[in-house]
Amino acid sequence: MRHRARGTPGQGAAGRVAAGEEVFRRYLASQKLKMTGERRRILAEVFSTTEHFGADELHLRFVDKRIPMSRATIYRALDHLVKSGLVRRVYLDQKRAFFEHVYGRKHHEHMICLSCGKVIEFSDDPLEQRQDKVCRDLKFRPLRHSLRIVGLCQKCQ
Amino acid sequence: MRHRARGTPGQGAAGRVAAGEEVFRRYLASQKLKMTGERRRILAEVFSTTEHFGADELHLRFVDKRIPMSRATIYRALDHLVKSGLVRRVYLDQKRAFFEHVYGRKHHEHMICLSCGKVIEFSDDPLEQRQDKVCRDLKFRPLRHSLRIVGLCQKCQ
DNA sequence: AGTATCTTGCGACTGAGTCGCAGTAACAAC
DNA sequence: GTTGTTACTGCGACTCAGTCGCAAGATACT
Repeated sequence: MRHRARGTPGQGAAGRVAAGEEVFRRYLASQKLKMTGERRRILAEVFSTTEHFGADELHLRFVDKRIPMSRATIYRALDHLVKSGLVRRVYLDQKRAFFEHVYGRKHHEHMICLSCGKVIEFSDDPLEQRQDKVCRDLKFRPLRHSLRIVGLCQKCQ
Repeated sequence: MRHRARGTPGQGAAGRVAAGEEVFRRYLASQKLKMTGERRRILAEVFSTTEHFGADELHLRFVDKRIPMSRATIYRALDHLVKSGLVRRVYLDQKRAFFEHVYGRKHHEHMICLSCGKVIEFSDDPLEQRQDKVCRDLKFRPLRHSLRIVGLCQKCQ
């Protein structure tokens, strides 16, 4: 069982952004879409943090920096980032979608503390393997999955 | 690995409703809430099917039967049913909440076919045990969890 | 029956996310 | 670099699930 804390990337933020931009550019080209200043700025902002964030939260970061950016553009760019595989949409609560960048990070699941809201990420190979077995048994071809465990973290128990 | 198809309850619908009503009544009393005609009718309707349903869908069933029932009442009753443990709120897609009654049924997870929308329920003890182990290792006390596997069912592959 | 308390229905509201449109920017071809 | 095509942005209006406040009505306790 492996548990990697947030904020320990294998490379610096600048490197991640540059590599991510290249991947994004390839995705855009493959879809006959264009790389624009807005998309570049959104990508950089998304890769500048390792925390989960909501769409409006991301929008606010631009507002705070006095960088003009409409909500619609944020939503549209996030859709593309998800489709490109750079970003994952996760449902931590039922109110709204959260996003996290995924590029160069191992797949992981989430534990969410009911009391303090803390989100713990974890990954576990035996768990994944067991899921695959269940899918094989039911002849289901899994494309993606998400496991959400809600409970109490060590501090809040 | 166990896979139980929908629609094979251990007892008839009438028995399930009666037993469920008793549980619900106890929950209501414990919360100083009242058993009303609306709540009884909603409970009966919820237990009349083993399929997943949305709140508005449930509301429509009453409208169709010319039984007066407001949307607000449906939402409020569903909240209570969930708190009483009789009903589970599940997030099959990201648009809205679905509900399924849980009383007398084994805990299960969902596979969702991207192509035809079919929902397959399954349960697997080794999977549950492995989740528990991961929680123990991280000192997290799990209260509930949900695993959603999205992919293609046998027919759609 | 009387009364305190909870419930209902209504309609207005919220908040995340979407959409159509008119003007603007990216990019490929010359 | 100019041009033409196509995609993009911002705006504001819209949608849709879900929530809320309130006045009138139902429940349950004594």
